[in-house]
Amino acid sequence: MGERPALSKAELEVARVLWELGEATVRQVFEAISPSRKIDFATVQTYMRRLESKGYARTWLSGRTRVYAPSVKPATVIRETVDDLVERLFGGDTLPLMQHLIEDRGVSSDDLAQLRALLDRLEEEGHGK
Amino acid sequence: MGERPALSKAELEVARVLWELGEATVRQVFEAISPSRKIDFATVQTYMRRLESKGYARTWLSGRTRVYAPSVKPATVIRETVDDLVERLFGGDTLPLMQHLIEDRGVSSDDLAQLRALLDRLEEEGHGK
DNA sequence: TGTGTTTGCGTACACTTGTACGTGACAGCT
DNA sequence: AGCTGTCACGTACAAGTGTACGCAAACACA
Repeated sequence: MGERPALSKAELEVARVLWELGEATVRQVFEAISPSRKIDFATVQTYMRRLESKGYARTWLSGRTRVYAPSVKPATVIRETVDDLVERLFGGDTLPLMQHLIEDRGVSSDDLAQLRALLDRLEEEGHGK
Repeated sequence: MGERPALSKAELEVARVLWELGEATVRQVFEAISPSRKIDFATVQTYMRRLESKGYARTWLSGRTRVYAPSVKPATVIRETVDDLVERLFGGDTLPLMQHLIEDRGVSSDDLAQLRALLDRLEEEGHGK
């Protein structure tokens, strides 16, 4: 099954951009990242090669340019990553993390509304599980 | 001014236990961890030495046994760690993370209530910020 | 007092990660 | 045809990480 090696922090960042773009060349990812972060083109290239070798992306040559596309859904990676963090940092308990998110980082009123809606939905559709 | 090097995953786990115990010897931490995780005493010892050298713990000898205590508050480390993750994995947007936590991991009805309370409180005490 | 047990401490070591350079091939402009 | 910039790809390499061994000192108790 999913026995991919985990992604490192830097690789995660690249993966996120790749999900966003859906399909991209190194340059496209590089340009999406570089405004906010000083990083070399070749470094991004390495990260993307690693994404592929770890099984998180497919890739092919289009002409003489290599194109990458994610081969694992964000939700999956997010689950694996966050679960691991929650485990180690909170002993498996998610509530403190949510508290931190809600209290220590500003939640916009928009977000508040969204959250409420989410909770309502959850509560409704069966206390089951 | 906290320019400590970040903690690695394994170190985070040890740090969490140390926060829980408040003050502990290697053995105590080892015993708190080992039921759930196959790990060597010496390994835990190394992690704790690293916690200290990275500036996350103070330590002293009590008799011939070394005692460790956290020197950075959990909230601080949590903030730094989670912020970094949110940045890389969600481009800084917290809402998707909360959605994941609420939807993809079971939230107990207890937790639901707690969350609601939290939201209420937030909404009340000034939309400010 | 001899013997196994626990600890501190130094050391080790392969693997991962962050970060990048160099080279040779191709592409497009002049 | 020649230069200039861009890629893919191989390679590099120090620092960080996970995991532990080995030894000597101190203990516990038979």
